[in-house]
Amino acid sequence: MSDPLEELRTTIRSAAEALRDGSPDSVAPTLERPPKPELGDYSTNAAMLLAPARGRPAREIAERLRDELGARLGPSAERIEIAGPGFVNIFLADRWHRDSVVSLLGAGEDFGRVSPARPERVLVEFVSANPTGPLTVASGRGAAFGDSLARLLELTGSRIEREYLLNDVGGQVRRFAESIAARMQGREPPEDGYRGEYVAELAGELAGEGADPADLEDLAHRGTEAMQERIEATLERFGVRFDTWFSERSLHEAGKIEAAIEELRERGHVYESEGAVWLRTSELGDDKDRVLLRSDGEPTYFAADIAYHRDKLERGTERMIDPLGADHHGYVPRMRAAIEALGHDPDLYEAPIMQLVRLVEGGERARMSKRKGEFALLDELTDDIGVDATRFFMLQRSHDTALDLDLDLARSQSQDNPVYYVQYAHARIASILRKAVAEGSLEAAAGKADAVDGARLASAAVDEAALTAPAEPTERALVKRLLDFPGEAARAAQRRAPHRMAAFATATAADFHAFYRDCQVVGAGEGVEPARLAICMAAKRVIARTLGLLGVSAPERM
RNA sequence: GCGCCCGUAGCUCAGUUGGAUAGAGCGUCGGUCUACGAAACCGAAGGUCACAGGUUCGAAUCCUGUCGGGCGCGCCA
Repeated sequence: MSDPLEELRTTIRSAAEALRDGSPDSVAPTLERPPKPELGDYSTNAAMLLAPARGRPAREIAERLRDELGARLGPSAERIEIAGPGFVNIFLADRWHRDSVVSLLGAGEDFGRVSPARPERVLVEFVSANPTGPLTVASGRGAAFGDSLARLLELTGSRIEREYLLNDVGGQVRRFAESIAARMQGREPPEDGYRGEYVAELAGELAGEGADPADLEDLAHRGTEAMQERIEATLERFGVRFDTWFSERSLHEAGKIEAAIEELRERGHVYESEGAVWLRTSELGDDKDRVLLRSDGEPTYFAADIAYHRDKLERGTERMIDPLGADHHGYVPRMRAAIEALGHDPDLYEAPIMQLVRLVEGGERARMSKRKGEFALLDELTDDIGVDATRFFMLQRSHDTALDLDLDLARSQSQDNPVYYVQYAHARIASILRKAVAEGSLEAAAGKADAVDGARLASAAVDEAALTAPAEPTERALVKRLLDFPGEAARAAQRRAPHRMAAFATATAADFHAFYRDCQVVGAGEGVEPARLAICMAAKRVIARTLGLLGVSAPERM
């Protein structure tokens, strides 16, 4: 087995099962790290879980569990203790730590990867900002979140599609075209139009191409296309790529909106009132019913969005995740209702709500409104503090917490940005490995110092002297941290919480820095040096992959 | 008024399908470069986990209520 922790978990489970004595309840014991190193390498609450069913004190069960575990673990366990209300604390041998690093390196890119026989097909639709203006910082948060979540789900066994819905028809687009036309004719855009400077620039460009300010349809077409290009370029630079750019207009043109309404009607969820066509969402958990077709016969955005999600399902999507801005959270109940009305389980539609990004500048909060034309652009932010820092910043905090981003701080203290802390650890390891190559204790792939290959190191570390070398406390702590990677990634994916990986990256870097302080690597002596080189290699890989899940680079040098 | 989210160190925030003495970064104070990167490390100070009840061996975490903040409540998207 390539995951030492999974192996340990299995051992605990089987020991607990052996103590069940016919009691019907099976147990799911925890395997966790005790709060203090003196309490052992790992601990389990299995005895406390078994106690109620067995009608015996937890500590008594714990003693029997200790014996069962001891027999199963053999020399891997140094000793096993019972503490507190019935925790069973396991102290693992140095040899177990050494062996674990070898398995980690041997697993390569598969370490942490889950490969189910039949992966769930998940469509992550994110950003989907209207193509009526450049991407704002708020969209950037959605982009960072959606992309990182997609990466996490890919790692943990889902088949992912990234999709961007282009709202290229409707009232906002019409107002956008009107605003361009106004600028082309030297007028101010209408009150409810787009007043940003980019509209004037765009008007100038379109005038240069000979566009006709009276032809609003043409302006809408050219305008949204230009904006889409700009959005794509911004996202590309931000490290986000979509598999599909889905045009809302295509739904209209293919008659899919009528088809969706027709299906809802057949299922008995549609009625007419006041000249409009309504969906009875209030019977499916929404506050009130919603309009599908306005009294003028035009479909609402909601109707188009139902058709869109129906289309996703028809394409074979098994789960839909739509990170939404906080200002759209009221939309979720009606979409769930619509999916249920279409005969599907509403739980396969998830809408993580992205709370606001507030930019703080000069001690004041600047709110962003695309329509007023005063907004902070994602491109501007990445110009200031870089893509890595922007992504790391945005993913450091839970998506459901409002994010205060202090521009002054981000600018003036970009050196102290937490992303550098993690990247520095990676670069430091790379530097150690380069040195090891230079001194001949490590063979580099293809003769390039930066391309040290873990597989070679793994084979070097299988040497018996390296496996039995005693391990320092900080060395053992770092190894255990690295072994947490699969579990952390799985939890982050399951909880839809990429920010957990940012925390994990920081913790791993801190553990590495502590290891570095205590443990000489190059020149540490026979047995110890290859063992520590193996740890460095493993740490480098885990940090790089964790940063990769966040979309942040892992530099060899800084 | 109703709904969703939030309230944890001076500041910004982790930790929430119940676990042991509640953590990190920044800021403050004091230390550490004659070994592989000091963008680092070590130590100190700093907390009624908004408040009040409840559930139990055990609550920041679950339940109820109160207070405070954000967002939403269109035949807009």
